[in-house]
Amino acid sequence: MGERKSNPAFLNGIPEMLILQLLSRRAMYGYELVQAITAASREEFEFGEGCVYPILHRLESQGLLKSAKESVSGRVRVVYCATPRGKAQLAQSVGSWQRVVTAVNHALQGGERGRPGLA
Amino acid sequence: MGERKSNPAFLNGIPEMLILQLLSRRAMYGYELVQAITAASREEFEFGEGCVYPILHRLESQGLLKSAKESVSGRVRVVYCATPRGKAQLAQSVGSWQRVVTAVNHALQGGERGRPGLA
DNA sequence: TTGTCATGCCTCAAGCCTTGAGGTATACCC
DNA sequence: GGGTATACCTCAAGGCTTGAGGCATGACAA
Repeated sequence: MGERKSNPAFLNGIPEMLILQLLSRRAMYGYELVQAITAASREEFEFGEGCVYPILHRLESQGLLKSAKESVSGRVRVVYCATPRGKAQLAQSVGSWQRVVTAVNHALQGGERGRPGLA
Repeated sequence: MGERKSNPAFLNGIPEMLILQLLSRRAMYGYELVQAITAASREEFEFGEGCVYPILHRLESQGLLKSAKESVSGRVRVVYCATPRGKAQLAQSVGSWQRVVTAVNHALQGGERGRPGLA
């Protein structure tokens, strides 16, 4: 879809889902997540920190993530992992993602049956 | 992703792509499109007129659609169909959609290889 | 010592999109 | 006359990613 500066096509909600997915497997901190998402998507996605951090904060305030401070060589990291509710939410997101993919594929291929000549 | 009132997850840019797809096959008017999208997606999507009409106007002003007035039983309809540039744009959109689907599926399944222990 | 780079956290304005409700007008039927 | 379906349109609200920016530490070279 051309070069949209913001609100890029098809990416709405993807960061949140991938964050929940990665943090369901193991704990990570924000800066690490930013790069893990890039790696996990084979460089297709490159969500910046300005995208990731707000999502982490929101998900934690919703009880879908929990955090812990970790000191590594004098530096403080905030490590997040998914709560049971977070994993449940992930399952829901994946489900609705798959329904969207199915519906789009269907509309893109045949589509439009069931109403022979609406006009 | 819960019950978001606006900007629903995963739907960003989908209406535009489906509109281009349907209008690449045959000409339609706005009111008809609203229902054709619902049908083509097996009731998964139900984009309202407040979503469809602005997209039609924008795509026409971008030269991706062209319109013609049609009189049917005393009523005026504005019928749209895709221009060659519109079809090219559709091909692009479908391509980037498929890349997104591939990347998400990859990240959702295995993901995260290629960096064994970033921490 | 100074400079620079990577790490690590964070915030903010801008820009775009869908939603949902609302408004107008004609045609048809009872 | 009233109700419904058709057909067009507009608008505020809410939500999301982008891209840039700000802080602070540690390591490493010049």
